[in-house]
Amino acid sequence: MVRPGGRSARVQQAVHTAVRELQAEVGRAELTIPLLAARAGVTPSTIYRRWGDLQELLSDVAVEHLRPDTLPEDRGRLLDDLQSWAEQFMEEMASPAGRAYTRDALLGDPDGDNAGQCSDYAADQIGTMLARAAERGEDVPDAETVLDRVVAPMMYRILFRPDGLTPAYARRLAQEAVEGFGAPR
Amino acid sequence: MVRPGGRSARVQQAVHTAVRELQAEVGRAELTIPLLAARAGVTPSTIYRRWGDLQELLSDVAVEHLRPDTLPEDRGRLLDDLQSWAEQFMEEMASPAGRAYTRDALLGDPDGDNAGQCSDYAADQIGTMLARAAERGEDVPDAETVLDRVVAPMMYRILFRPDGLTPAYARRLAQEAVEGFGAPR
DNA sequence: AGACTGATGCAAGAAATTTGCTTTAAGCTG
DNA sequence: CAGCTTAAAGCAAATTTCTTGCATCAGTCT
Repeated sequence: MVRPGGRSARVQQAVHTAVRELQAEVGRAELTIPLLAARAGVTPSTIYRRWGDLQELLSDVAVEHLRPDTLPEDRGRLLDDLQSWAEQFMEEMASPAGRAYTRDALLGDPDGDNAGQCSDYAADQIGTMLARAAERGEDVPDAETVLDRVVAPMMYRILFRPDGLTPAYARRLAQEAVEGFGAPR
Repeated sequence: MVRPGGRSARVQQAVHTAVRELQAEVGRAELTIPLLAARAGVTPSTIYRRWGDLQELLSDVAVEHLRPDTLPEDRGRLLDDLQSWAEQFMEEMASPAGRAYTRDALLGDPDGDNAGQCSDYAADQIGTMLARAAERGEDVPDAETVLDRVVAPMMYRILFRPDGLTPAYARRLAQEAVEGFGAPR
């Protein structure tokens, strides 16, 4: 039986907090489970049993970091909303911290749940913008299309090709997703 | 000084071979550095010193696995080449083994060199197809565009959303990359 | 209130990782 | 080709991390 309340929840929170604090204090390379356990006031074996290993724990924490904390801005037109959102999204995800969280989230995630969660976050944000635009009467692509044309290219480059990520690139992707793009130049 | 020949090279090969063999025999979950060292006829400390940890070693081996072993087929028309290539690429990368290699390659790769290598493999394959098509006189997009429109969506879905990867999806992406796609439906 | 159950604490044992020192062998020099 | 130099490998001891069985604790249910 899952016991969301009570001691388990307190332990989970203490451990997550310890991860965040120690990540900031000593850096991720120095993180070890015994160290985290000491900070969290918990026995190492508790962490081993609940999370298995450091990667899975870091993955859980990373997903929390990657959860968007605000709704996308409403600028009155889908293109503007999406361009602005893409630019900000890219800036966050391409930063050293963003890359680290993304990698961690993917890393310790045997069944892909955490990665799926990240994608859902983006899909939700996009869905919000599309719904607004549809209400305004704009022609809108579907969310999957925006994922393919905007999010996927950015994430691919962040993960596989560290260079060439400019705000202009994000804006171009957003524009192509909204307006379509023609035959090859 | 780098010493590509001689003992270092033999050790590297022995270790890589041991990784491949043991990965097949006992599965990745059971892989440990002492185990690999024993199989490779090498001291554990050698592996620790050269690779640092298991992830970096697996990352190196994964990149080898991901290197394409054949040139893309020539079907006489870019669209056909690209569709067929995308379909096969997706099948390989979305398979359990392909996913595992991709994750490993990203995982133990602090500076992104290995991930960049993977992307270069795809870019080379695409470049070959585009060059052929250009020679035939076809209008061709550039390789970056194909990466954005074909490879990135596939890899994003493989990493972040395990479902919905069908051959038809790969073909559609290839088609849209070549023929462009219009305004939102 | 009391029984039940899953999670945590504790501690001992096993396994892995680190590290200082020695030895080996590839590449260079004369 | 013999001798020198040096990066890399071997070895072993010390350290740290990980695993595991058992006892205890604290929610949850009746």
